Formats: sequence, structure tokens, C-alpha cells
Amino acid sequence: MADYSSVKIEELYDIPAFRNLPDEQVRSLAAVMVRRNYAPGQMIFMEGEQAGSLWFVAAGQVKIIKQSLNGRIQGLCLMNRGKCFGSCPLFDMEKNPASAQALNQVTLFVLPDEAFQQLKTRDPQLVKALLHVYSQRLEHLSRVSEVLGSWSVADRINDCLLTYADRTEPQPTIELTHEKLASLVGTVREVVTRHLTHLEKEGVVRNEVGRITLLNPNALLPPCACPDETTTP
Amino acid sequence: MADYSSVKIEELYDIPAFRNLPDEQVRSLAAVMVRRNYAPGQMIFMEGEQAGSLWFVAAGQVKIIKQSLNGRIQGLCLMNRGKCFGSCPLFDMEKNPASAQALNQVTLFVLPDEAFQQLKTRDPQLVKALLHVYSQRLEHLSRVSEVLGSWSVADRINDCLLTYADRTEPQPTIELTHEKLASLVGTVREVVTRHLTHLEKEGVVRNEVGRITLLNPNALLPPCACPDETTTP
DNA sequence: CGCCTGATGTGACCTAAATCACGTTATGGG
DNA sequence: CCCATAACGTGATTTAGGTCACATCAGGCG
Repeated sequence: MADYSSVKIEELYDIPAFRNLPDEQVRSLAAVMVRRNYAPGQMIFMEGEQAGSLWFVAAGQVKIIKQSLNGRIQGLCLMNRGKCFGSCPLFDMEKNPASAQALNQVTLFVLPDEAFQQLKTRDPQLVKALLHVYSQRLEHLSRVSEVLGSWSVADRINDCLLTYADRTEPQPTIELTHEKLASLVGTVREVVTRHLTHLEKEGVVRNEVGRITLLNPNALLPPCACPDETTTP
Repeated sequence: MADYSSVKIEELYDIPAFRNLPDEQVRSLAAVMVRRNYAPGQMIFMEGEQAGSLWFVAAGQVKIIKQSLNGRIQGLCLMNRGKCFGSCPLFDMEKNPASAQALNQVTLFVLPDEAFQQLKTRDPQLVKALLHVYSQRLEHLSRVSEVLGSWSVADRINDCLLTYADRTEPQPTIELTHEKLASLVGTVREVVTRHLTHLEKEGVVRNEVGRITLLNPNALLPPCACPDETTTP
């Protein structure tokens, strides 16, 4: 099943991190990158494993998760087409801080560690592009920490819907089962179902099997922007 | 009250990130760094503010927190003597991803943004040292996410005790009030008190006012390392 | 030494959300 | 077309842990 065929230059330009790079750099990247396919549910790499490579999502969705000793799984984020993940070879991280799992049929482009090490010496611009990706990741994680720590499950679900909605269409949609949404948010299916049916009754979303349509995204917005004017003197 | 006197070279050598740097580099750092003092509870910088500088803890403790719109506060970590925090000028982060607050009387060394920008061009080694700090932060945050998402409050308290214990003495101690511990862990005082008195009954810790002594740290260890041999066939 | 304030102990109560336990609805393959 | 299976809907029950309401204890200080 594994398809190790090469990566086309046009395909690389679809990835935001590379969009502004000059042609020859992308060309040299394409030469060393590898295409990989994964089946739904398949693990791409595991937390704690030796790290190094960089992964780019060409098609499908990848879930980044932490699994703790007690068996519970906490989703950290969902990587869509164009996103980059993997332990950063720029730092000297030895191990993957989390696991990556294909959520559906997935195609990835891999930049192997060795290839990256070579590129980075003669290509500081590339390094800068990737550093930026990592600064976003730091921000994202600190946001996850905030959300997990102080939001209600309902708010977390709303936030997740807004974050991962596909906005290319007039009606933003999310192509996830309740089960998968639940694992991303860090809760269980029943709670997601209940909350979604509630939202549907309010006319905020429409539920179909494996797909949620946002009819009124704004209604999901305020996590709790309680207008706290009451600064009692 | 603000004491802007200069920073001594010996003091910088106390900071792990600089310990292995050659003498002249540390000398040039000392020339541009600034000393600052903060009172207990005082905010050092706020989430969302313009970022840039790097901060090093010379004495006291600094709490890194996220405050969400609903007013709840989630502690991310506690910085002890020698630790480094602040938004990384290496990335192009515009804003602080979190706030920093002095937990007690605190002395900091500040490396201002401008100074750092100059240093980094002629000192790649320094950059590398700091990148390493940031890779640790990424790991820490992903750990926080895991812990918040899937551990019980009791486990989180235990973990916090182990993480922030001062191991220089035979009996590790934590110098925090229950209130402050609670805000670090992301819970309320009562829960911390209850759990600590429970631990004291079991002989695992000793409680004094503003101080907790770990009598048997190992008892705090397993978050839930349930020996799950039962791979039922 | 008595008072005030901040740090603790502890019970009663209450809510969010996880669990359990089903029933119902899609949907694709034979 | 039928059935297995995955996805969804919904109630009843349970529980961790947050909230409230006090009572106690320790240290500083006039």
C-alpha cells in the first residue's frame, strides 16, 4: 500500500509554509521529500519515539494526541491539509512530545531528518519559515492549556467547531463524527451529541451523519465574554 | 523602589542557560542586562502585551498564568531561581502568550529586546542555548495539556508537589500556601487543603503554615500507572 | 496581651459531566 | 433486500470537585 513516489513542486506550493519561498528552494525540497499514505486510525508516530522528521499534510486530517499512563487520551489539535507537524529538528528535541494519528485516509509529505539537517546549513530562510511555524505551535499549546483549564465542555466544543470549520463554503462545515469530535475536545460522545442536538434546536447548527454545518457561527463565539461592568466600589 | 543597578557576572553564571558560555560572552550579557525587583503579587507582564524581552529569575518565584475571558485563571508553571521566561525574540511572536506574576519578593534580570537583537547577530551560540530553553518549554506545555486533560485534581496536586519541591534538603519542601498551590494546579483552596490533610494522615507529607514537607515523595509518584496486564484475549 | 488578618480545617450542598444502558437511524456489502 | 455495523439520541445514575458557610489557628504589632 505504501506509496513512496516523489513529491511534485506544485504540491509543495500548496503548503502555506512554502508559499513564499523562491522556486529553486522548493525544487530542492521536492527532491528530498517523500510521499506517504496512511489508513484511517493508523498511527503515524508515537509519543516518546525518536524524533526528527517534519510532516506536512497533503490530504486528510491528522490528530495530535497525548496519551497518559491512566489510558485517557487528550487531543491537542487537528492538522488539516497544508499544516505542518512533527518534532522540530531545529531544537534538539530527542523525543516526540505527542503522538500523531491519521483520522481518515491521509497523504503526507515527509522531510526526513537527514535531509533537513543538510538543507538547514545552506538555507537560513527555510529555517526562519519553520521557526515561525513553531512559534505558532507554542501559542496554540498555551491556548489549549487555558481552554482545558478554565472552559466548560460546552465552550470547548463550540471553540473546536469554530477552529476546525472549513470556511471555503458559505456555510462552514466540519467533517467529523461526534466520536472524533469528542476525543479532540477531551470528552465523550454522549456529551457532544447532547450539546449538538441542543445547538440544533437553537438553530445554530445542522447535524448530518459525519458532518456538522454551522448555520450561525457567531452564536458559538463567546466562550464567556461576560460583560463584567460591575466593578462594585 | 525599583533598583536598576547593574548585573554582576557571577550572578549570571548562576543561571543554567549561561553556565557553559565562555567568559567574554557572559561579560557582554552582563553589560546589557538590567536588574528589576517586584513585590509579591505584582504583575511582571500581561498576556497580549507587546513582547520581546527575556527574563531570568535571580531570586523568588514567578508564576506564569493564562487568564481567560470568564475570569478563571490557569497557572501554567512556576519559575524558580535560574529559570528563564518571556516571549521568545527568536520567533517573531508579537504578543506575550501568557502573563507573569511575582509570587513573592522577586529579583529578575532582564535582557531587553533591542539588546538581544544585537547580540544574536554576532553570537549564534547564544541563540542555540536559548532555542534549547524553548524546546523545553514546548515539551512542558504539551505536558500541561496532557495533565489538565486527563488527570484528576488529586493527581495534579501530587504532581505539582513533586515538580516544585526544593530537593536541596534531605526532606524536600514546598514553600507555598494552599491558596497559591491551588491556583497553580487549577483548583480551589479547599480541595488542596482536604487533599493535603488526607496525605498527612497517611504520613506522606507534613503540613506547616506556608510550607509542605514531603516525608515520602514516592507515595506521590504514580499518577495512575495501573499495571494493566489484563490484555483479555 | 488583645486584636486583626491571613492561612487553615471541615462540613453541607450542588452542579457539570462522566458512565451506563439502552433504543434508533444510517449505510454499505453480499 | 437484508443484515451487520457504525453513527446517533436519550434517559437514569453516579461522582468529582467546586461553592458556601463557618470555625479555628498563627503571627505581627500597637
